[in-house]
Amino acid sequence: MPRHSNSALHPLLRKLRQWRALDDADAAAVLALPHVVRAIGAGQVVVWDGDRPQSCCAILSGFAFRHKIASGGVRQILSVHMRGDLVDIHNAMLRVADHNVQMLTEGQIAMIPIDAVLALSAERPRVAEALWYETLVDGAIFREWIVNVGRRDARTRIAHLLCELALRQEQAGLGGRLDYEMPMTQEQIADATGLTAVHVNRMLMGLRTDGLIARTNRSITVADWAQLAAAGDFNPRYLHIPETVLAAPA
Amino acid sequence: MPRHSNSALHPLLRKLRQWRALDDADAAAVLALPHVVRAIGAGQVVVWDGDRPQSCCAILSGFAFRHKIASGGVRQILSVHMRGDLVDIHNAMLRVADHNVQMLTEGQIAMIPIDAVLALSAERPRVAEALWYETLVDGAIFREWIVNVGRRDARTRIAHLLCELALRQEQAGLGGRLDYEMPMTQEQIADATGLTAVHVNRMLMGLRTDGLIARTNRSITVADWAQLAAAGDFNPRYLHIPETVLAAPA
DNA sequence: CGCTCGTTTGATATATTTCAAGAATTGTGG
DNA sequence: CCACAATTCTTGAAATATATCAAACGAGCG
Repeated sequence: MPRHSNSALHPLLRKLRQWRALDDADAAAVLALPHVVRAIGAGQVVVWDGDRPQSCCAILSGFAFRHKIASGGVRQILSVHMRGDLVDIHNAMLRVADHNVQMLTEGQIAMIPIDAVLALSAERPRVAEALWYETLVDGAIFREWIVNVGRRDARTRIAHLLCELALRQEQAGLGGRLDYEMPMTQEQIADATGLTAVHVNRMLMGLRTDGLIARTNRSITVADWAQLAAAGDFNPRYLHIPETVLAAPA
Repeated sequence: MPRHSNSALHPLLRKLRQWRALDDADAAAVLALPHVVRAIGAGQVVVWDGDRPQSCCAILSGFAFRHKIASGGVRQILSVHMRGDLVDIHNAMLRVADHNVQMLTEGQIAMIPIDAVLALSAERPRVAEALWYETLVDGAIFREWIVNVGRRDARTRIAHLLCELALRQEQAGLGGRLDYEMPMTQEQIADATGLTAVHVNRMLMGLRTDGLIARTNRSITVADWAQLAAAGDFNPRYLHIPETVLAAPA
């Protein structure tokens, strides 16, 4: 049993190890990162656009999202995050935050001083690569979202989002892709897909009446994965999930 | 005069030094990276979606763009790149390319083996940070594009794109923000903004008749920067250009 | 000089938004 | 545990920004 087995940072380590093989010393160093665990309520803002955060934060439980406000006060959601995601390293590394980070649900986050992350990266190239990889996958997801919002119709955008959340929750060990927690309201789905809440509602009902999904409370049940993926023009390659992780059963 | 003063990689070094201070040894190591310079024609594809590139490439001259093809064959342009940009490190690091990279104009690119980049990063933490920073700014630009395509109307999207290209060319030392090369056709602008070429044409004429820009051949002259920035809901903070660089005259 | 590619213009179609209001859930304090 | 408030979801009708289709015009190029 390694030292730090009681560290709160296991979810982060789990994710980093999916990106790059880390030896025991690397893993121990990740777990030994200084951090403060914060319990935080739904809707709470973690970082404001324009802040100069000194820490980045790993999500331990619950869901968060990033968003920006455009002129007229309209909101665009940029990404959704869950257990193991290192959600604010961008803002911390770039000194001045260029977007907001907010909790979608209540949850726990670990605040890690950015200096400690940089020191660890300088010392341990494998960890640096894993961290870099994490932010590169982040970028890959942003690219796919540009396509989603720019070139797909409403129904396709929504189906695509549902597929992404399914696979990422599966990757994070939060359940199977066919039945998972959906922490977003229809208005939030609208802000993530560049639509209005009213139109999201109609499209979601369409997916339901067509028998692709069932929605109960705050969860999604996928009736036919292949059909939903087709409806969402969804090809999971952009998530860069290793074959071994993707293939593993829930 | 440092060694490698005749290296082709000066544009890359220039950019990295804008992100992080590098000492002479770091700089020399960057310039000493193994590379092959390729002259490449307009429209040529550098990397195909699905490839497993072994190299990343720094743009030495000319313009490139990244794009994805969605179902139905529609194209979404993800970003535009110019001198000094390290354009394909994402695809190389992530092993399998998740988007295409193609030349917008003819130009020269330096192909650098990804292994050499990783070795350099492991050896020189400051260089690693600069490279990471470069990819993080890349991500910041993607985020802004999600907002642009998701939550702004046609005229605003186009004005925003024009502002971004102006400032980035200024940053790259390619001219002033008020008069710069515009390497994109209206159809390409459409694919970058999630619109149709016809509509881009109408909006562009609107910006012209309103006296915000003038367009001659393949260049843009900005009549009133403040007005164009306002029309484009443009706040340059997301580019993370250091004050000293942004403030400097063209 | 003729061809190709890019731009411009017009008329019509349509996906999505907007506005409005009622129904269903969820949350909350007593 | 209930009653009330506040979200969230649902539905309908009308408005509009943008897409689509089609054709002419202009410019660069071999």
